[in-house]
Amino acid sequence: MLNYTLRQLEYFVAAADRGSVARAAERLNVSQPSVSNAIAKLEDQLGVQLFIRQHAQGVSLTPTGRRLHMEARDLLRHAEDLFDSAHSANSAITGELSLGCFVTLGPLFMPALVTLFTQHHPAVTIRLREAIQDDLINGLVNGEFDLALLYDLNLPDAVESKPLARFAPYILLPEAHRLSGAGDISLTDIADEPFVLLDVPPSRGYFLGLFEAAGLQPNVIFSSPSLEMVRGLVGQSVGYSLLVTRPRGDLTYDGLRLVTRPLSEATQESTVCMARLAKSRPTRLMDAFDNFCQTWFSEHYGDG
Amino acid sequence: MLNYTLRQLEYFVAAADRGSVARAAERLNVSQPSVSNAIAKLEDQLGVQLFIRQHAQGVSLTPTGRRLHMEARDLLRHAEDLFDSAHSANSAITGELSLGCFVTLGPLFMPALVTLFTQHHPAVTIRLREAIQDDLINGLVNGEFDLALLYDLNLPDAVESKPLARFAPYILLPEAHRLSGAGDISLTDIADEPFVLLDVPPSRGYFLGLFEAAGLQPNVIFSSPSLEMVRGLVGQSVGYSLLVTRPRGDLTYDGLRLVTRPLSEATQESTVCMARLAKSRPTRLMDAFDNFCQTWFSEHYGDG
DNA sequence: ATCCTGGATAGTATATTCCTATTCAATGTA
DNA sequence: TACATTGAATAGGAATATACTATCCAGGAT
Repeated sequence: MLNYTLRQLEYFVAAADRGSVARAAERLNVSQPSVSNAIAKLEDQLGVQLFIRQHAQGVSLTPTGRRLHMEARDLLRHAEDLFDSAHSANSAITGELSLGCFVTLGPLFMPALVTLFTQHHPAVTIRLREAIQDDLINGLVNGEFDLALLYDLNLPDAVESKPLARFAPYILLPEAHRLSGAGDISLTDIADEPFVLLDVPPSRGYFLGLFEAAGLQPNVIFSSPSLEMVRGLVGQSVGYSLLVTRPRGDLTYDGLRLVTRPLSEATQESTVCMARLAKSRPTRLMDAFDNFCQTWFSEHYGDG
Repeated sequence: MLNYTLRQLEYFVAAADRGSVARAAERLNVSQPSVSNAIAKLEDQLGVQLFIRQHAQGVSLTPTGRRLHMEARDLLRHAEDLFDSAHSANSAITGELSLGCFVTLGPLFMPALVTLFTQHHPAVTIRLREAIQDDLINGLVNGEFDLALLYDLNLPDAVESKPLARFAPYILLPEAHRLSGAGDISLTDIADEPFVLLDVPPSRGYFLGLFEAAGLQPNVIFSSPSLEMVRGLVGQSVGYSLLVTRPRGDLTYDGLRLVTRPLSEATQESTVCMARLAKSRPTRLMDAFDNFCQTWFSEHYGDG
């Protein structure tokens, strides 16, 4: 248990720098006895003599004091660094941002967001991890993530979220599918066909809920937690799929062409949002990224 | 002006290490509210949130807190290093000893003293500087030296000295001098001959004082602040000299042989002593060197 | 001798830190 | 659903540390 204080060190260094207790006190805007006292205590607690008191002409360092003077200056610098680093986490847009992201949203949005943001704020490093909803929420709650990009589904009260964009679900078909030329497609039209389910919470429940709401039972022939696996299977005409996340390209990894069609049913849209721990105080960096995402999404997905 | 304390940092780190305020308190032998309070203040003063309070299961770090945890541990280690370094200046025989030494005494005693002492205490480094009496005293007073080896002449009250050995003055003659075969020599026998004076304070005054006490006036033909210069001149038969410091060899630098003869007058002996600043508190290293010199001198020059 | 400079000390008010006791929110369990 | 348990936060009060003003004291300067 350390028994001396940074304050004592500050006063000691100030006095050593100026060779005078009174001058140090003046500089520090405290009274002369305060400095005198602090130094006396420090000498006592460290068990060494730091100064030789030269009556009427200030103080001069003992050899031991001279060595300690250097070390104390170092330590104070170190302490200020820590303070700055803590403080700048809150006052400047620098430092590290720990970000979580729902798996399917990751490759679609994060490359652009991260690249643009760090272009505006080069002093920022972003640590990104993809995870499923539950892990994202846990990550927020236990402090693994500062922020998380996820769907506004089943969020507990502990996390607070701001919507960024809304996305309507759509039907994904192989190019050769009989309905690939249709305008929009009703769930009833297709419910009997083999369905490839994107099986990752909370999406799974959301998709199945859409069928349920229409009084239908999907014919799940395959399920995978990987979006690209689902697209690949649809490309191979294993079945159709129902998705929200919409990659720009229409090719699967193995080069087959896909077609998307809107649902004719008026369905509940999915909301992508930025979440953070409700009770935690956001850093300025967090706010900055939050705002940045807000504008980026409104520019690119302004009307849902 | 730093507004957080090492104590706060200690409590914070302890709590972060254990993921629990209560456990930290237990470990630190303080009450739980003390730790809680310290952390709350630290968060306030640094302006960041360090912990997420997980009700009924301790606390977990925010990403910012995690970064600060590392830095705080570093800083505490640094602070302990400083404490150790200060403390060990007083509790272990390590560190640096700043030593002053009267010019003529240097080559005679210091090589052996320094070598032997650092053999016993390998962790010690000795910084040695030779100077004349006034500079030694100033050096002690203004903190340049921890200790000084010098003659017990004209010492102000500010420095405290312990005698190490007494040396009687002697006459130095060239080998070919008419009195080189004599048993002892009176100042009266030789006062008219040319005298080579070792001209360095306080020796100068001491030597001249010896003549004065005998009611004699020396015939100073040459004076030099260098002992070897004086010996060389005497070797060349420029004159005789009166000295206290007694090198072992009887050859000058240029290879001429010298002879020493005791004074027949009962004279005041010169005392070599170890001096330090009276009001300063000695470190253990200083004490150790002091004692070491005490025994070394009593072994080698036990009877004066 | 006398004044001036500059650190130490005395006495006191205020802030901080600590303690114990209690409260409060969340968890896990009958 | 109630109830004990866990673990942090808060309240209130005692002890400690830190700050201040006023004064003292030793050593240089005049």
